[in-house]
Amino acid sequence: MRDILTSTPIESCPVRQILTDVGDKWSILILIALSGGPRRFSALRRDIPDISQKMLTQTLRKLERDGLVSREVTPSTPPRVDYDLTALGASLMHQITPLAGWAVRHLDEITAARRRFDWSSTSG
Amino acid sequence: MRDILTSTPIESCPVRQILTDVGDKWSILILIALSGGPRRFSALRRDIPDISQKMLTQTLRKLERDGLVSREVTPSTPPRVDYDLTALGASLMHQITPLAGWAVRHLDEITAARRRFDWSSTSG
DNA sequence: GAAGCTAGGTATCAATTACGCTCTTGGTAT
DNA sequence: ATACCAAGAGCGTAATTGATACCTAGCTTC
Repeated sequence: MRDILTSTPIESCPVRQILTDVGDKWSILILIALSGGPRRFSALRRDIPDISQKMLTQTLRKLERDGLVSREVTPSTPPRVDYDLTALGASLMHQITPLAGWAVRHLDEITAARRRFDWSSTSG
Repeated sequence: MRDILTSTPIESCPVRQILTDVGDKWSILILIALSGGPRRFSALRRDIPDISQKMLTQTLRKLERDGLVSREVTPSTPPRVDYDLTALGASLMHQITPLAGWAVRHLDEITAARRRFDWSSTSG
């Protein structure tokens, strides 16, 4: 595993690429929403109430560019745009799911560690 | 899976928390480096040549705060600081490893998708 | 005894991204 | 008039990262 560090230039470390890519504020939330099946733009806004219109558009574009999400426009009035996971996106989500399980199981530990750390820096 | 979106406030989605946490520029590189065993500060700098001293310190502090990395100071002269994965950090890396495998297998596809996307926006 | 080395870290400043808010577009239906 | 649906533009702020200089404590060297 560590040979990733020396054998490849830092920039192209594959794990880092996908983690920084999907590690922004909204990407996984969108991918999770789409795991339930194809959704329209406005449905995604309802699924993720805190996201702004701009960030939803922007993040969807990025995921589309990466080939993780497909975008199908129906030029009706009002316009209709359906988003869905591609096969690649679905296969990524199969990797994310166990990670999500780990996160759910261990988030308490991380939170506790943070409290310990913050407490001992303040008063110790 | 999608019930994460509605059942929990956005802020506390566990998957998002760890992905945004570990999704910054340097965290995984450090975690990968430490999977090879405990390392001193200066050894980590050599492992990850592009990282600045500031970012290495800063990221290590964050990982320590999260309970993923341990930090042991030997107050000699010159001082000596050893970093290592905690049990929690090691268990996280067991989840990251399969994701890393996926990344290695599919990065070409993502790169190709990006090229297609960029090409069709330019000339199509 | 002043200068410089070491390993780890801090402080400061600048540049770059990321993100959010608000306004605009364009046909249609209420 | 007003709202809908998807999206783009412009502007401002917050967060992230990088460059540089400085600090600590003992040790060597001139």
